[in-house]
Amino acid sequence: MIPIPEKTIERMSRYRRVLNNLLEEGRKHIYSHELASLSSGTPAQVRRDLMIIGHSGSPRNGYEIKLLRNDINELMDDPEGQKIALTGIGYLGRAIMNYFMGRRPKLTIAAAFDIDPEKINRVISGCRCYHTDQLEEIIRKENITIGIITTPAAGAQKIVDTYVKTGIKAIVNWAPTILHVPEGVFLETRDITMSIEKAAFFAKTNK
Amino acid sequence: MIPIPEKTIERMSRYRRVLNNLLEEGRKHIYSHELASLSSGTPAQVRRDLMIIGHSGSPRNGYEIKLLRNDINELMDDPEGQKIALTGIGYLGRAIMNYFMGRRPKLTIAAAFDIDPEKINRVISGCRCYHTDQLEEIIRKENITIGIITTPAAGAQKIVDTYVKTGIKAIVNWAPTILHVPEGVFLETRDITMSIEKAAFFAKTNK
DNA sequence: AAGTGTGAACCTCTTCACAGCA
DNA sequence: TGCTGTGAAGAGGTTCACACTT
Repeated sequence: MIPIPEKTIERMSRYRRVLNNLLEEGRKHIYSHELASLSSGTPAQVRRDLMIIGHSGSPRNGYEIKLLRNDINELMDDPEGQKIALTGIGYLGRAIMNYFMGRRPKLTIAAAFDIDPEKINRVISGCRCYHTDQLEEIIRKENITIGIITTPAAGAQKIVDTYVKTGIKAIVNWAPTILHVPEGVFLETRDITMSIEKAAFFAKTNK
Repeated sequence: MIPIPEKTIERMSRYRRVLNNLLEEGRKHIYSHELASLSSGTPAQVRRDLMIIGHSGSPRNGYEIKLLRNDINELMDDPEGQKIALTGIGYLGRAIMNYFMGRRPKLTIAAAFDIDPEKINRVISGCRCYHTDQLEEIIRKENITIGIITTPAAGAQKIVDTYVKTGIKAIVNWAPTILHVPEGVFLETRDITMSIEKAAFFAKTNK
C-alpha cells in the first residue's frame, strides 16, 4: 500500500475534530465543500484525502459522518492504545497535560518527568510525575512509545537520546533548540519562537 | 523581487539561532555543510536558502558568520521593532510570555489579555495584563501588529475577529480549533493535539 | 442537477550535479 | 582541491476538469 502523506494525516486530525463536533450536533451527512469550509481547505483536497484513506461517499448525500469518523479513528488510533511520556513539567508541559487528559481515550500521557523535587511523586493533571533519572525504567515498564519534550533547550538532547535508547520511535519537541535523532525516528520540532518570527516577518512584509 | 518562500523563512529563524550560538563561541566562518548539520538540513538546502536571501560566501572560507547573521536580522527584523498582543494567560500563554521576554529586542509581547479578574492589571513575566474588553483600545494605542491566541477553543474566533478588526495582519493560534480569517491575513495554527496525533500515527506505523 | 472519484496538469520545494573560483 | 552558486531534474503536494453516479 502507498504510504499516506504526512500532510494528509495532519488534515485527518482536523477533519476528525470537525466531524466529532457535527456528530454532537446530530448531523448525519456532509459534502466535501462543507467539510472543506469547516476545516479551511478546498473541496478537491478533501476528496483527495478521503480517496487516499480509501473512504468513499455518494453523490446524493456526500459522506456519512459517522462512517467517515470511524474510518479516521481506524487509521489514526492504535486499538490497544498508545502511551506518551512528557519530560519538562513547566508551564508548557502543564498546558499539554491539562489539555490532553481524558481527551483522547486511545492516546494518554502515562508519565511526566522533571528534575524539580517539588514536582516529583505528585500527580499533576491526573498524571504521575517522576524524576528524569527514572525515564528509562518507567518508559520500558509502561510500554511508552511516544515522547514529548518541554524542557529548556539545554537538557533537551540528553532527553532525546534517552527516549531513543528506550526504543521510542516518535518525538515531539517544544524546546527551542535543534535536536538530532537517528534515521527511522520521527522528530517534529514545534518551535514557538520560529512560528512567531515567521508571523512577524509576514506582518512586516504586509505592512 | 521574487517573494521568499515560507519554508526558507522558517529555516532562517533556525540558522540565526545556530549562528548566534557560534558567535558567542567566537567562531568566524562556516561552510554550508556545517550549518546544515547544525540545523538538521542539507548543504544544498543551505546554499539555496542563502542564495534566495541574496547572501554569498566564498569557496575559501565559506560564509562569514557575522555578516550572514546580520543579513538574516535585516531580512527578519523590523528596524523600528514589532509589538505582539497575547490573549489567554493560561499555562500556554505564560510559557510563551516567559520564553519571549527580553529574548528578541525587535519583537516584544507588549500586552496580554484575559477575562480572569485575578490576572488583570497585574504584570506577568514583565508584561502588563488587561481585560479582553480592552483589546481594540490597547492594540491601537500600542500599535501592535501581531496577535497570539492561547485561549480555550470556545472564545478563539471572537478574538481573531477583534484582531482582524484592529488591522492585525499576522496571527499565531494555539487554541485547538480551526479559525477563519479574511484573505490577506496570515494565520498559523499550531495545534498541539494535531502534532501529537501525527507522532502517534508514526509510532503506530513504525512499530 | 449537483455531487463524487480521479487522471493529469500544475505548482512548490528539495536535491543533484557540475561549472567556476580561490 | 574543496568549496560556492545555480540550472535542471526530481519529489511531493495541490488543484483542475471532467466522466461518472444518484
